[in-house]
Parts: sequence; C-alpha cells; structure tokens
Amino acid sequence: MINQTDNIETEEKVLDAARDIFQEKGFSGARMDDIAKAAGVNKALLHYYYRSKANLFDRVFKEAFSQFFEKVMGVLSGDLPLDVKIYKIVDMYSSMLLHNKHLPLFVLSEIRENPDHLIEMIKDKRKDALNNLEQQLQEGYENGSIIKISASEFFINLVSLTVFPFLTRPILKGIFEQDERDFEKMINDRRKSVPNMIIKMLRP
Amino acid sequence: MINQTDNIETEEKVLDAARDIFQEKGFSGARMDDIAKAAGVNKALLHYYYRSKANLFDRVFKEAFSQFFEKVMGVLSGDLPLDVKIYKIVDMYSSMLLHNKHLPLFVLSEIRENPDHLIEMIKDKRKDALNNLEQQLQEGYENGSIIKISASEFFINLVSLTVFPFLTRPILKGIFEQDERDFEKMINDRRKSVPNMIIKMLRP
DNA sequence: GTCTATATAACGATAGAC
DNA sequence: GTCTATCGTTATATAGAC
Repeated sequence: MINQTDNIETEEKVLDAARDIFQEKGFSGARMDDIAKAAGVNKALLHYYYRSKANLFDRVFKEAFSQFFEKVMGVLSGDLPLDVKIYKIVDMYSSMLLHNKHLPLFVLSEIRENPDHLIEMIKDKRKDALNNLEQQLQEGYENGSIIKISASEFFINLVSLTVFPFLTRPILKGIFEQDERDFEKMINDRRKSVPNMIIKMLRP
Repeated sequence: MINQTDNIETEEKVLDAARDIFQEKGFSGARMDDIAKAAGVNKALLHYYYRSKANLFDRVFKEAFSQFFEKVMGVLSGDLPLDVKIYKIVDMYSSMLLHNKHLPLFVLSEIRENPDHLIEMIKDKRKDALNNLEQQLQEGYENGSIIKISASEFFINLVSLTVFPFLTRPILKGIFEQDERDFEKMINDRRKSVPNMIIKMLRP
C-alpha cells in the first residue's frame, strides 16, 4: 500500500489539512508549510499532488461553495409546501454550520477575489429554484394566505437570520458573554424561532 | 509646510490608502507596495510614519471596529422608544455601509486573528446598552405590547437583517442579477421593511 | 520629510536522492 | 511516493543620500 502506487490516503490527508487551514486563514493568510505540517507530511508533497497553492485552494473553495449553496437551491426547487421549505433550510444550515464553523465567512470573504467565475457555478440551479419560489409566493399571495413579497427579499431574510449568527460568533462571545454551549443552544433554539418569525412576517 | 516638520498631509494620505487596501484585501492580502502606490508616496515612508505593517493595520482595524459598533451601542443605550431605536439602527447601518462597502466583511473576517483583545474595546459600552435594552423589552412584555424576547435574540435578528445583505452583495449579483442600482434600491427599501418586520415579529 | 538602494526574511516551488 | 536541500521571488523593513 505504501510507495510504488499513488497513495490515496496521503492525497486525502493533504486535502483535509488544506481545507482546515484555508477555511480558517483564507488564501493569502494560509501557508503551504502549515498545511503540510497539519497533514503530517512534507511540503514538497503538496506540490506533488496538487501542483500549486492556487490549484489546491481552488479544490477547497469550489467544494465549500457548492456545499454552501447547492443543498439550499435543491430544497427551493422542490415541490414542498412553503413552510416546510422554510423549516428545512433553517435546519440544514444550522446543522451544516455547527459542524463547519468557518464555512460561511470563508466563502463570503474569498468570493471577492473571483467574483466573476463563481456565477457560472450557480447559474443552472439558480433559475429553477427562483422560478419555483417566485411562483409559490405568488400563489400564496393570490390565495390571500401571505403578503406580497419578492423571491429575493424572502430569500435574503431567511438566509440572513439563519447564517448571520455564525459570522458574528466571536463577537457574540464578547457582547453577550456566550460560551460554546450557549452559542449552540441559541442556534438550536433558532431552528424553531427563525421559521416562526419568517412565517409570522409573511402573514397578511 | 513641506519638509523640516512632520507632514501631516502625507501621514493622512498614507492612512487613507491603508484603509482602502486593508479593507479590500485584508491584512495578509494587502501589500505595503500597493498602499504606498495608492497614497502616491514611497514605500519607505509608510515605515517612517507607522513603523510596521502590523502597526498600520492596527490603526485601521481599531477605527473600523469602533465605527461598526459604537454608534449602535450608543443608540441602544439612549432612552428613545423601542420602535424609534429600531428605525435608527437600521437607518444608520444602511447609510454607513452604503458608503463603506467593505467594512462589515473586513471587521468580521479579521476578527478571528485577534479574537481576544477586541473584547476590551466593547466591554464598557456593552453593559449600558444591554441593560437598557433588556429593561425596555421586559417593560414591553409586561405591558402586553410585545412578546417575551431576550436582548441578545432581539439584537441578533435586527442586525442580521440589516447587515447580512452587504456581506452577500457579490452573490446577490449572481443569483438575482442585481446590478449596483438594484442593490442600492433594495437597501433603501429595507430601511422601512426591516423595521416593519422586526416590529411585526415582536407583536404578541 | 522623502527618496533610492539594499538587507533580511518568508514563502512557493523545483531538483534530486532514496 | 516521500524526503532533504535549495532556488527564485516577493515582501517587509532598514540605511543612507538628498
């Protein structure tokens, strides 16, 4: 298993380490040395498997980006009732981000660098999800069951309330003296309170 | 005015340039060369006035951080009615961030580096603002005019809905095909819609 | 106070032995 | 496939002339 053939285990160890370091420090803050050390291998191996820092970063970023978006778009595209979609999205993000604390800040802060070609990555799924959501909101409005609201406004409100607390976590620690457990409790409470807020907000 | 005595104009030009570059690229992404070029002076001057990159960065960061927090804390500490406070905070943030697009992402992403000593910077104002807000929410609850809600929950919801759109600006461009004017229009609409949402949410 | 030139260190990347 | 040693660049920082 060692030598003579590509060592997949090593290749993965490197990728795992790269994910950790890049997501915590960003592209320009991360050091190839640190990634190598975290992976428990030599620096030269990173280049052997991934050729360059930019290349390795790209792998990590694309993965993080799709993790951050594709599931949500999937839920929005489906044909579940609106309130179920709301609960699902809040729940999904809460679980995902509790286990991957640096993800949202990483994605958002690295996006400035390549603001263009990321659009390609969502363009397909985007249309489906939005058309579907827009129609659903329109129907609800014509039913008289909800107020008139655009898909973008609805989407932004929902994601803001769900994701923002993760971005401000170190600050919340300072302002409200939240420790780790307090924070988790708050997030778990918000799995119910955020959907309730959104639904209340939609009521005519 | 030139030579012989400290040239305050130059010192400020450097600080202005540093603010621009640091806020756009972050500490490790920023280059002293770029700052010098943006200030229209030689690289050696940056060290003459500010000694080191870390030192210059510190100036910029502290300023940005207090800009991001102190005003809000001031409003919360005052004795305005709750709904007025809500409108004021949303309005303040919207105006500030429309003119300083990189501020929130800059503050949030650089905070990981020094998560500790920033707590010092808010500790004083924090207590006043929170006690005041907590009492106000408690009174409203006893009046029967609003639901029971903690100060932290209230605060997070308010700031999330106000600030988050600025963090996702390049993405909104991709998902909703928003151009610059669309974005500004959306933010200006939210000066009313966000307070309305928050108030609606508070209703029993 | 401002510049040019240069020292010094850090980092990404490659060569070559095993 | 993995390591050590090293090259080449780029960045921060300083020395010294004006």
